[in-house]
Amino acid sequence: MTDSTKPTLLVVDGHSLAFRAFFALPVENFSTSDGQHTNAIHGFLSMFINLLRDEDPTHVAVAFDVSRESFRTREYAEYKGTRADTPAEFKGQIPLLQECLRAMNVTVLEKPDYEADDILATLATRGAEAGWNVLVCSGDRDTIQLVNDDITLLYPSVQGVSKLKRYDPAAVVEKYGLPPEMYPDIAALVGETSDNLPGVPKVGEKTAVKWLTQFGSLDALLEGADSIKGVVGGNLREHIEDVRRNRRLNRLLRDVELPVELDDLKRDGIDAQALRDVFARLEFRALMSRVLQVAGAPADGVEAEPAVEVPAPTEIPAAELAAWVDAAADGEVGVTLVIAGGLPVRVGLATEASIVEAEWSDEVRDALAPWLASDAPKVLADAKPQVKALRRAGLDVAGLAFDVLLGGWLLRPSFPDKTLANLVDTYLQEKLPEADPSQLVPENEGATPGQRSWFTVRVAQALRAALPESVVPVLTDIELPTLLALADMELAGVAVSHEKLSAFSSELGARAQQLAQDAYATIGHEVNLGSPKQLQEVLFVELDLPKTRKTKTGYTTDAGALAELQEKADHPFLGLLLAHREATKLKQIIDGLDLAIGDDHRVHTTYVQTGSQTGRLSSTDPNLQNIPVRTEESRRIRSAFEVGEGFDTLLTADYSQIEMRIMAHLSGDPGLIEAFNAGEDLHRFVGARVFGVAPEEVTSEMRTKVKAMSYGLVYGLSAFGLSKQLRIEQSEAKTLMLEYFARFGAVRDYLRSSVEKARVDGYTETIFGRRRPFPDLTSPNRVLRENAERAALNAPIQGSAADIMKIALFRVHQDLLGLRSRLLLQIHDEIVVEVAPGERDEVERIVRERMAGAAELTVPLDVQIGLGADWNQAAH
DNA sequence: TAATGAACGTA
DNA sequence: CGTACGTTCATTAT
Repeated sequence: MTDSTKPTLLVVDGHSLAFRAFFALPVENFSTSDGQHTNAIHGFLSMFINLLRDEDPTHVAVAFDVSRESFRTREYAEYKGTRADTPAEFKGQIPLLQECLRAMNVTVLEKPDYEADDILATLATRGAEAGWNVLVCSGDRDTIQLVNDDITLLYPSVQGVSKLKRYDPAAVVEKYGLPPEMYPDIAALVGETSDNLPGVPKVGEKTAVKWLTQFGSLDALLEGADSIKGVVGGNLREHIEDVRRNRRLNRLLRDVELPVELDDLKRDGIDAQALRDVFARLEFRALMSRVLQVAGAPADGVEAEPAVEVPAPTEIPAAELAAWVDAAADGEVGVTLVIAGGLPVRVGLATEASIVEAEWSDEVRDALAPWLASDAPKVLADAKPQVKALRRAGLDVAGLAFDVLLGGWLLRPSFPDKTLANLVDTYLQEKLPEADPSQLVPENEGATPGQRSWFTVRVAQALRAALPESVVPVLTDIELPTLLALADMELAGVAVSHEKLSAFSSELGARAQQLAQDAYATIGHEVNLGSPKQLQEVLFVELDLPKTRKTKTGYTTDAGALAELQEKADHPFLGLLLAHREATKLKQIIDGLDLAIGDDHRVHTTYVQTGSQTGRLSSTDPNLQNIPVRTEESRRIRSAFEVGEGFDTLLTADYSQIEMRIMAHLSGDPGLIEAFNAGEDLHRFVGARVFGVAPEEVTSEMRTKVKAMSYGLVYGLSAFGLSKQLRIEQSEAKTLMLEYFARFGAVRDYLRSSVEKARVDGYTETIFGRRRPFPDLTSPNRVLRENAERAALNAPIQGSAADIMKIALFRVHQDLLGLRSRLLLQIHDEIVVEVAPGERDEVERIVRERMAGAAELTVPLDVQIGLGADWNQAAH
């Protein structure tokens, strides 16, 4: 037992214990909803918490291996060479485990070139020298050599990680028949399969112990090796060098230089907020209370999980509202509106300490108006619809300090935290009271708007603590201002001509019908041309055409495959089918759009600000970001988007080649930078370099090729994909890529290193600090991993472009506030503005300046502007 | 009725 | 075997 008057130092081998947990716990029970495995983390922490509870150490450290390479592998390259690669599912958990430990204020140590056990040995030795009790917890047998009167080893038993066997000197002697310091001698003779250290053949523990006891030491044994008879004696003499090497390698270093002193390892309170956050991400629900029980007083003074009582809201008279928000002026105020018919009907405000609510009225509106328009900080959950309601009520909104939906999305862009209830669950581990939807008159009403505000304020605090420092400005300086612009854009809508649409629709309808009849005639019967299943029957059974690429349910009938079929074995049905598809597709888009035209003759889309993983917006209801443009005919749809009454013209402005410019900036490639600064046609310039000709000698064919190559780069295109797209041989595609990279090598270097960095960090980052996690980059599943690699390649580029456009968008919005002209649409790299009479020049200047000046890159941002009475005309 | 997959529109 | 989205229709599962 440990002497309770002395300090107790606990040092743990994080790697070996987490690894054991990894295999002990079924992974299917320990994964988050977005697929992150957590079994090693959970198992380790569970054991670690028990250890803290049972041993109550005063000082703690956990050590990890940095990689498999160490001074040992340099001495003996085969060291641990037989070990299978560490499973990626395990590796990916280590940084998260370390994050948990740091949140528990536990010192985490690792040192390149050394193994965790060397760190343990060093600390244990120092602890013992200081006269402390030392506990070493490791799953590596080599640590037995550390055991002495002051140092006890806790070794996980085979049954599981949670059971630890104590080894003091007596226990070691009992088990091995020799004192702890001689254990490495046994191991050197026997060898260690798991470390790929072969020992003396036919020599097991028994023989080793017998010899060592007989000779007294390993050195004496090796000197007297000649005296040992029989086969084993010969084996020993033959493998004497192996034994010496084993002994060198299994000796733990006790004097590794470490960045900490013993005193630094003193146990401190935990950072409950940080721990809560990381546990929330890992979806650990039960561990938090166990940690709090053993943690002592938390560092941030938060008491251990009281059952949360939701405070009751107070109904407040309109006359007192101004005073209430004034009193709350120092801190953030949560705001929740109940909206009906697009207008506020009730409002609930909350700080952490106080909740008030009021029915909406003119008095309430007037009381809140100055505060809403002020910089006083406001926190909301899903602010955009609420801002829209306030705008409809004639109010200005400023001082948006946090939107928890946006915050949650920035932290985890892939996670579907789409409601306040989700966020309360994830970040507070509490439940937002919700009305039971199965009851007509629910027993429990669910949270009132004031209570929702109260939860919102608290979620915002949790999120703010969880968001990396560098991500916070993305929220405050990009997303929140963008939100205000989007609210006004959605309110404005865009004028769409029902007449133009319906005329076009009828035309297409008639054509589609005719095409269908013609198609039926070629095969002798009717068939649902919209049914891939029936089409397969026709194409591959009746007509017996060559099989196409497989899908989950059969063979594809997509446009590309049908076009290929036409080349191989043309049948009149194919052309008619393709034409029919085109006509019905256009008609479908037109009819959908027509249906979305409101009483004001305008279409109001909804921009989903959390709708992408890269930082882009998405547009729904209807989606105005995928209105056809490619074919001459399809552009007739764009002609139906018109300038509204009382306005002068539409203005479109788009960034040309913004992604390639970002690529030039991020890679610093001198050739690419020169291409943009030269100001001439990019693809011509690049083509000239790649094909080694003068720019004016670049043929359109060459230009097409390098253009496809350039754009493909941004998506992680392969030689295979490039060959497919350009309809050239794979070998030619490969040559093209090689030539390209020979001239623009920095681009390739950048792409490689950016994926590599993402693998190490676990996430990618845009120029402005927006992050996107990529757990699959370390997946052993090749498909998953390579998909992640391409996405990780693209994310910083697409994301940076999205950031730049957002910055331009809200700045244009702000600059237009004094004018009548207004922003209508954003289509990723393009915006559409409705220009009021007399404001044309001013608006053009603002748009150009704000878009070109949204970011300072090493290459200029080029902005193309067009004007016209409809969207199609404005595009030129 | 809800969920899924194929297909296809955009940047 | 090229990223990021949303919508529609047919089909399948419940």
